[in-house]
Amino acid sequence: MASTIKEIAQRLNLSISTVSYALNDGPKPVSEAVARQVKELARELGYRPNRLAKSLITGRIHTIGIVPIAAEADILATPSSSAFFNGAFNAAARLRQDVLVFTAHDRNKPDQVVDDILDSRVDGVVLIAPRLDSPALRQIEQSSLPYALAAGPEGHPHCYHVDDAQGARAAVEYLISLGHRRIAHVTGNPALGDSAIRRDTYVEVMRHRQLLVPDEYIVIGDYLRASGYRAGIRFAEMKDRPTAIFCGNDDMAFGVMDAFRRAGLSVPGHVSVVGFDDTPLAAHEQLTTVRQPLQQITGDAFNAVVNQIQTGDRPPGARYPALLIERGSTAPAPEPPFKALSRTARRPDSILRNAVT
Amino acid sequence: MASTIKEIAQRLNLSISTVSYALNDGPKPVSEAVARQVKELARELGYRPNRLAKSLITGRIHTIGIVPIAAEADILATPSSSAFFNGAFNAAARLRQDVLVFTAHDRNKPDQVVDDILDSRVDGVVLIAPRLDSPALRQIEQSSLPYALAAGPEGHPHCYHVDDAQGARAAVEYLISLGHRRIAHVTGNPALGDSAIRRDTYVEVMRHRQLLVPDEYIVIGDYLRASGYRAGIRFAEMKDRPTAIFCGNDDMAFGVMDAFRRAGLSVPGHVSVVGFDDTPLAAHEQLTTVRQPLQQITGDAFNAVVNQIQTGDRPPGARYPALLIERGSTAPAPEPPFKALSRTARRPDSILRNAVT
DNA sequence: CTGAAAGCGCTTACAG
DNA sequence: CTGAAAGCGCTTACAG
Repeated sequence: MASTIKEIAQRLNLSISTVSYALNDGPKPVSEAVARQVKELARELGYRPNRLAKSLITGRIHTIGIVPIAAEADILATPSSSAFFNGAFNAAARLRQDVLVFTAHDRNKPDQVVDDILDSRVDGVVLIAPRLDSPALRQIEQSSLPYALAAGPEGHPHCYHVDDAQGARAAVEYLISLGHRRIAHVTGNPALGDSAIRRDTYVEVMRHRQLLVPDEYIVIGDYLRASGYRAGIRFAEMKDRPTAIFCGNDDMAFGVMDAFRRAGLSVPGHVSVVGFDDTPLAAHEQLTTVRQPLQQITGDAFNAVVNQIQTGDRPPGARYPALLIERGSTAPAPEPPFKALSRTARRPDSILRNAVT
Repeated sequence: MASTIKEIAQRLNLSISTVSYALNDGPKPVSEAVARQVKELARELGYRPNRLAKSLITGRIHTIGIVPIAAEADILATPSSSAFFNGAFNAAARLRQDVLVFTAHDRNKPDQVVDDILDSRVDGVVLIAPRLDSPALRQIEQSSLPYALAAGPEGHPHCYHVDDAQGARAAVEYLISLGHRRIAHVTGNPALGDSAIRRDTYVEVMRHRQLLVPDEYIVIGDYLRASGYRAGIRFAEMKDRPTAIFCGNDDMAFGVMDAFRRAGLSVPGHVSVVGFDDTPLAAHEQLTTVRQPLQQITGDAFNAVVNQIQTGDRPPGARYPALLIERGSTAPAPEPPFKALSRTARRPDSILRNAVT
């Protein structure tokens, strides 16, 4: 079907080496006349070099894999995941790399994903939000494939991520500084690495401030708006209804707000809500949230992987500061039960007030 | 670095053919004992078959390309593009295909993209919203690579797309039925195929109803919210300010609404606004809009390409009906100038009123 | 400047 | 059941 250098060589009575040299302008010199002849015939025949064959020899295919390791479907379901992917795509375009998205995640055969990744079709990979205990991560670490983590958890040397602990702490401390004591939390998808840190930090800060964390105050979500809505319904119906909710991301925060409002409760009148990410809708909905530089994180991870391929230097990883953006979804607690305590709580260091964007 | 069947063969004193047969359970039989031996050593060595080498022979690589043909950056900038990609990714996961996203679009070398696509790293491609006059499309048509268009324009046999003309007509007729006569339009990115049809249909309906379309009533946007905002500012300042705006997509409609509101004009009090797509935010913002099944369109296109690879049947294409969703951003015209005319205008056939989702 | 040859890592007829 | 050989489409030392 498609023509090959062999065909060109035969038609021109040349060797395939000469054709290859002519087509690639090297590495050996070729006479002007022959080069012209070869290139012309190649164009006529609609010749396209087979990159597979070339890559088999060179060992490079100029393609980086992106692996949403925990996702089973709808990997672009949330604005934040779209932003993560977009950051990687932009970096790819700048570096003239293509992106192979590994979508086939079979829960029953986790090894299959890794087989897929390590079968030489990519020069490196960016893993999105893996857990440190993920078997896939371990296998990739053991391979020689260049990789970096994006939006993964603390504590991995090649990870690019927001300071989840700092961000979560800022959110919870901020709520405490407003006088809230009954503060609940909706977690993200527990299969994702960042989710656990935000939850653990929430628990830690609460304990440290000697505030109670009843089991029912931690509801497991999945980063989707609907899970926030379900959590909000549960919170709204509690006897000891929380006066503030720290949500693992913005989408769930929107769901929580929907649920409370539908229950006839006002935000922030009856309940304060804080999100995480600062997606575009957050400004629009006046959601107080923790901002992270979504696009930059995956972009930097992508660049670092390509850099390792070129220079051998392993991705140094990076931690990006989180910034609490104060908007209209939070307000002082309805009735601060312990004024003394609420005075002692420090306000977090960096707060951006009434941010429009 | 990575081990090969050659290495396994040498260590076990077998031929590479036998190793291959053992590893693949065929196509030739191998004795139980040998098979076990081979598989065990393969596991020990961490052997991974090189898919490039295999694909070079089989001609299949189980990967489909996605080409956002007109995009130069931020290919996931809008909710609708995220939905398009998500639909393709979901289809890929179901069919166990990987997805290669072609991000490297050099405006100066449009042919490079095609070279990239046709160099045998994908078994087929889905082109997102190409124009029919795009040179890249022509080259792909001339190649033997299976392909389909998604969200492309009318009139291509392998295209999966909403009925843009019907959708645009529904939007404009609806505004006319509300008594509007000064109706303006913000186009999408002119490099995208769907954009031109929506604009042409707007012009056609206006002409047919004998309504004027001054040049200034058509503002060229790019599907991004900011371009809608800029268009909105221009409209708001016009002497003959339009009383209704039909926007090429939802994001630009939000921008238009922002601009009008910032100018102290109310939506829908002073101006009615209609979008296109029905992205999640539309319900939230009470935007009247034209719904299209974003995820299904790319999903079906993807399935059709894979089907062609397997059966040889070319993608039959499909046109999906558009549905006007009536919400709060539209209202009767402030002062219908020609009552007679506004009575004659029919309301479009299918309208879904006050849709929540 | 040109060519014959080896090889990238596999698959698969063709022999035994 | 096992092996020697050809070949997928290229690149690149090695000779001339």
